Amino acid sequence: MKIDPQNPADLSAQIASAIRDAIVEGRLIVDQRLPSEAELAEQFEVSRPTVREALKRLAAQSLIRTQRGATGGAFVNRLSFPDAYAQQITTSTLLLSMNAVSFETACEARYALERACAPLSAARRSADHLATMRAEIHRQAQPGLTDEAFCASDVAFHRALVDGAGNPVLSYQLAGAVEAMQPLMNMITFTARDRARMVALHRDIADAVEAHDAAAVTTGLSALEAETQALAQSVFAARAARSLPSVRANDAD
Amino acid sequence: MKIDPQNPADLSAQIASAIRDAIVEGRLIVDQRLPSEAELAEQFEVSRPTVREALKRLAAQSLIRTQRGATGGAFVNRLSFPDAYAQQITTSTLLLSMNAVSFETACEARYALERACAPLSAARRSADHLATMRAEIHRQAQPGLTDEAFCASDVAFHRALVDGAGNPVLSYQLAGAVEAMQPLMNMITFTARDRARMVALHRDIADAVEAHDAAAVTTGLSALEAETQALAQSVFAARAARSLPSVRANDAD
DNA sequence: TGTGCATTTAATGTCAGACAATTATGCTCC
DNA sequence: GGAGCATAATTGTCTGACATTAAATGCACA
Repeated sequence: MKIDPQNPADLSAQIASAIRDAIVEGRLIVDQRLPSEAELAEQFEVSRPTVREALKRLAAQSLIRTQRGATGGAFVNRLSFPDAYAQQITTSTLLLSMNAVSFETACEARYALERACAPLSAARRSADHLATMRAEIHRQAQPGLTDEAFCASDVAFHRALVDGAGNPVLSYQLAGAVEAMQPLMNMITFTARDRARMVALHRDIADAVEAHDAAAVTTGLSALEAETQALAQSVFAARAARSLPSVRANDAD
Repeated sequence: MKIDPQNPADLSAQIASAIRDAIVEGRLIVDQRLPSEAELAEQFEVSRPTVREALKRLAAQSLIRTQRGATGGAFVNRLSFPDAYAQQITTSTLLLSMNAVSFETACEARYALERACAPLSAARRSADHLATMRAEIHRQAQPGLTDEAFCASDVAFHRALVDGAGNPVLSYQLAGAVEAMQPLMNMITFTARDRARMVALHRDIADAVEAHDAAAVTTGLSALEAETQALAQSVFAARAARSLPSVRANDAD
């Protein structure tokens, strides 16, 4: 069924790869039980700890789940949308934070993708999605909100917009783009006036979605992107100005 | 630095989670060396195999890499774009194949996302991207091409279009959407006439990209989506018609 | 003094065997 | 017939050991 070359490098990785291939190619189907760890160890001619390491690799990708007890074992897992969301978000977030992706690039990608949802969302949004968007707008207008909470609400607003398209695949893809931006957004401090402008733009977008006006949603998103980019640029410029003039100034704050 | 509650469930998962959090939150930075397995085992008060299982989980997500030898150990890995691509494609492919996502839904998501790249790609595409697109079109017009090769070339064409936007984040996000469609596309048999129509549409898109005409690229993508959806629908309808009329017909082919 | 090679050392990779924890099954007893 | 308990199968974890790898170290020799 699946074999293993004798090159003595990373046996557990090879075993994980073999099982993963079997799943991807459909030789192992959802909810099917894998052989027990002892049986796998015998098949691959390795020890049980090695098999276990391979299984943990697969578990980390949500490809299998394990269950203890008499009828337990490792089962091929149905990769659910929430699981996929979570992986997508983790990967996207790390990708952005570890590769010095500029705010500009990430923001551009995010809004480009979001505009892709606009026509669908304008056409199909349910009352529920609209209500969520309105509720988040209302929250964003509260005076005492922290920057983190404001950003979190912003994410919730945009996710409602995306989910309004009624296409789970689209929602899954966008989850990474929208959520991964949050750490970058959190680097910005929003003045009351900034927030007011963003809330107004959000309101425009919600109005357009309510009116099923795809073009207006697209326009609103572009305006929001421009606003966000300008805001970020001014914040970063101010920060650079504060630290550059006096070389190695005391940046004790 | 990182602790571990004593609830005796899945110690390796808890340890993996603790280390993952440390990486995501920036307490462990890229290329930093983790403590050795023996030291981690002591810190967390577990055995070395348990630590190893945790590390394998992280390795499966490309969060760490390990190195043998005297100065070896586990190091925080820079999540590269290619690594992220690969994970994205695997996750997306499995998500589609395991959740009975309709061709229609997946196709809609893919083309919606691709249209998001259209304006950027039209504005920024290099001569290189354009040449790749032309080359793939030429290949697709070859008569003896298998369906798999035709689909693979289709993917290459669309990836060139996406990469033309010059936004790596966008390319990363789209990789999943485009590549995950390939297994679904492979379920379709393309007649010579089908291929001719698709090649013509590809040529229209390439022309529009060459002319920096964003609107025409968008229109071309929409036309291609309509063509693909219609084609899939007719293929699936024909298949249903062949198997339905005589209940449990001999579908030996 | 400097270079090259063997040795040492520290780390991961793997193995074997054992015990603990958990859960379904079947059997016994009321 | 039903409730409770022993049993078995399986994963989760531990202990200790050895193999493998690759850098650092020290020593001999030029």
